Amino acid sequence: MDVKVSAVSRDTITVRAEQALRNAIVEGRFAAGERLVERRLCEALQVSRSSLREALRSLRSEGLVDLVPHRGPVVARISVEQARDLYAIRGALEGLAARTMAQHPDPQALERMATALEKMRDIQRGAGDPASLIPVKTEFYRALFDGAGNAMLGAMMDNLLARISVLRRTSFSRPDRLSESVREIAEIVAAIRAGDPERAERASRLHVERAC
Amino acid sequence: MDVKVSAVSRDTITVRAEQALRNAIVEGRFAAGERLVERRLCEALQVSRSSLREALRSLRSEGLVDLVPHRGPVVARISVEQARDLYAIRGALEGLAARTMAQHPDPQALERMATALEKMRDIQRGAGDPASLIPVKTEFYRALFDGAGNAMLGAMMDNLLARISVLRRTSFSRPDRLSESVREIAEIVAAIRAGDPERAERASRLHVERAC
DNA sequence: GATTGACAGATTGTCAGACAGTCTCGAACA
DNA sequence: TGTTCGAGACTGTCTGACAATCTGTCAATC
Repeated sequence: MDVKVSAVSRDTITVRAEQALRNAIVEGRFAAGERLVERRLCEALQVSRSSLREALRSLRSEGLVDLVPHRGPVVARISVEQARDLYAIRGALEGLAARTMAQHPDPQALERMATALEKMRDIQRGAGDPASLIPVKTEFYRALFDGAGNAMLGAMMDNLLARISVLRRTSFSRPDRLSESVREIAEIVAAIRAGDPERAERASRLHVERAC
Repeated sequence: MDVKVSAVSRDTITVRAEQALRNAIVEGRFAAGERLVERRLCEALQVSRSSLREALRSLRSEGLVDLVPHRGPVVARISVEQARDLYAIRGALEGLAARTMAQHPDPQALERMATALEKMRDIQRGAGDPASLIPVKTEFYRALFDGAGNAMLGAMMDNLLARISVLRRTSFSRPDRLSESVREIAEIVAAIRAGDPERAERASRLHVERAC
């Protein structure tokens, strides 16, 4: 069990444990469905059971772990139906973000999106580090939600993406998605730049639908 | 196999504390911004501090309480911007639900919605108990999300509505909204019945926008 | 052989008590 | 008026404990 809380930080121990666990799950250091025995986690994270259990409660509300009564915490596994649901929601929220941003395009956020898009293109044509794809995508979405200026939406999206990242490890993804994906994302950026909310929303939804 | 466990709640104490607190907040027994001193809550709920704190963590993730470090839990207060954000999200999700349901209208859920609508009409023309308006509305939304068949969406919506109910107590609502509201809801039902996703989504969004 | 029952071991649910760290608020002070 | 400084009030965290519950195993039973 290979998780550690970061050394120095002003956050409370519980919060750090929470972050460490979240990262571990999102990065796939635990398999979906894996049991998380409290005492073992306590040792790994060097925190008391009280703090650990508080952290687990938070993660449960985020949908990253299941807390089965009298059986303990388990890394959440997502059924096919739930995956479908998840993507439908993501489509709606991402569409909302794109639409909102298109109404008042923020040049700075737009710039960040364009940069991210360029990097994706590089990777697609083999000019960039393929491992950096995920951070680049993350940056793209973050810019989108910053541009939409809806903090709550951003938080919800972070959560959805965390769950999807767990899901993604379970399922397979077609490798040839990238070029399509880049095209779709380019369309989103173009629509926002053009200040066309309808088009931005449509492009965004289409992108999520295809990604699903 | 349709068997039930005993009527006695099998929920853990923590979960029950969580539910009790959630209800108290949603029903307005605590004011937004009110401090929730742990020891006092422990006495009120008859649970230990450990259990209480776990419950509070859950509610934090739901956005119902703020956990200010070294200051303690506070009933979440929602700023004007957050309220705007909240309604935007709600519009998108409710639109999604209406659209989804319109694609495959489930007669049973549709029936429930129609019944709820009728009750609202009664109340509007003074024939029903005005206090029952909120449960009726709740039933309407629940039917909508059941009909959409997206459990995750339903859970998110429950959460949004909980937060909105806190918000509503803070702000004022125009009393003459009801008749408009009924008209808008009727349009949603009609669109779903007609199996027209686009129209259902539009109607739904419009309704949320106006409610805001 | 499949099913049932019972038991031991492993884990969770919950509590009480303790103590240091941090925040708040008013009094004393410049 | 503005600042400093304590005293109290709470929270953050840990430890230890014990009952309730779950799981896997193994023998008894049909």
